Amino acid sequence: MPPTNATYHHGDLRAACLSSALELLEKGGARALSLRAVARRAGVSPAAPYRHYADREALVSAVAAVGYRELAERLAAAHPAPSTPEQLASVGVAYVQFALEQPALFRMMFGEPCDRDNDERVAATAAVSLYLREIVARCFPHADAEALAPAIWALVHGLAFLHLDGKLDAPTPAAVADRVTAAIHGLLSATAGD
Amino acid sequence: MPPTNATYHHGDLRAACLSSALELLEKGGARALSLRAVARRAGVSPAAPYRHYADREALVSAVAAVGYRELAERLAAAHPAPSTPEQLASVGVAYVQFALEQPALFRMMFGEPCDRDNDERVAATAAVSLYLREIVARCFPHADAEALAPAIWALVHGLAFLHLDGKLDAPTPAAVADRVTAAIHGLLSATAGD
DNA sequence: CGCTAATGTGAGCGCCGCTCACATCCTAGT
DNA sequence: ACTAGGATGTGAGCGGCGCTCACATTAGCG
Repeated sequence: MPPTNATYHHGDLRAACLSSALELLEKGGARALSLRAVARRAGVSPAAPYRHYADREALVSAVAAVGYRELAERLAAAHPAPSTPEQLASVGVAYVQFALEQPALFRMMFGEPCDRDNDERVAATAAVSLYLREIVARCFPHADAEALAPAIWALVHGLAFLHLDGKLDAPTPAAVADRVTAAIHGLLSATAGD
Repeated sequence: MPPTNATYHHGDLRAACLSSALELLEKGGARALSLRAVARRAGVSPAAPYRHYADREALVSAVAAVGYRELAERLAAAHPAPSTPEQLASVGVAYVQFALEQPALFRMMFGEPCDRDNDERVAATAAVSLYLREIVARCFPHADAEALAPAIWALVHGLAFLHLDGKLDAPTPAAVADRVTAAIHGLLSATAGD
């Protein structure tokens, strides 16, 4: 752990900003994530974070990257190496659950137009994408993974967002899970018979 | 047209704010949509818009409602009364095209957490939802429209967002359309055989 | 030990959301 | 026709924000 002594220099302000940002985001939504608030929370002057993040968007990208890592962990936790449609569906459910449990983070990962392509962020996105394609290829060796993987991602992603926005009535998390499972199975049985 | 005379009173500031907001949104993205900028563009003092919109979010909701109406028109224009999977797919393509052509507006419609449920906005959402369900029921009389419609919406919605965020490589609009069509057909043939 | 680059400070600019007291105008009721 | 009152726009102002810059402090390296 970096020394949090009360020296002039903070020790590891970069990491402190990142964790403060995550806390602020969870507590108050995207609008509460300001560089000034982060600085305040880290006990540092308003200009200090600019030594570590070029601007607000850079911080947001870093936060999003953390979100991608967390999402990847969640998916892996749902099933380490899915190889059947049922297992793949459980991964899809985990995706939607992640979105519902961390709405602000999920929105930050996808909601804002990523103008400047932060390297870290691009890499994280690519990782998720490849991971998905790999799973699909394993679950449906006879299908065109190149085409099927994006479709499944889109289906799950859309379910996540629509539930997040309250466009789909989801009385309980279990109902959400059922809907996700049903939708995935529907799509999959089609391509499997292809 | 309301008289745009140079009187003390504007005439129809409410509508002027709304159209200014749409212009600002198209030109500079969500971040450029500020009540002050809207007031400036309407040639009015910064506090004037507050007579017509309680706060920024109220304006955003009004903008989103306009977006929903435009989207509904686009879907209807794609096919007035789709009754086959192909026709439904063309509606899905129109949905994604709308998102790609008006990214900022689309994000405004879905991207921000709708805390207070603006009536206008809720109604517009419900309209889209019902419209979709109706179409699905007509295209697939033997399927469970209650379950299928959300799945299709989610699939198309997810494709729209992922393309918007550049998560899916979409070299040309035609490629996007192909992907959307293929994905919808896949999902549909599954439920049709059900 | 001293020099340099890295890091944090304080002040400040312009923009924003929002509020309030006040000015102006429209209109309905007499 | 006249006036009271509600609706609408103004101007000033508060606090917060992103961002920049000159300056202070420090750590680490020769």
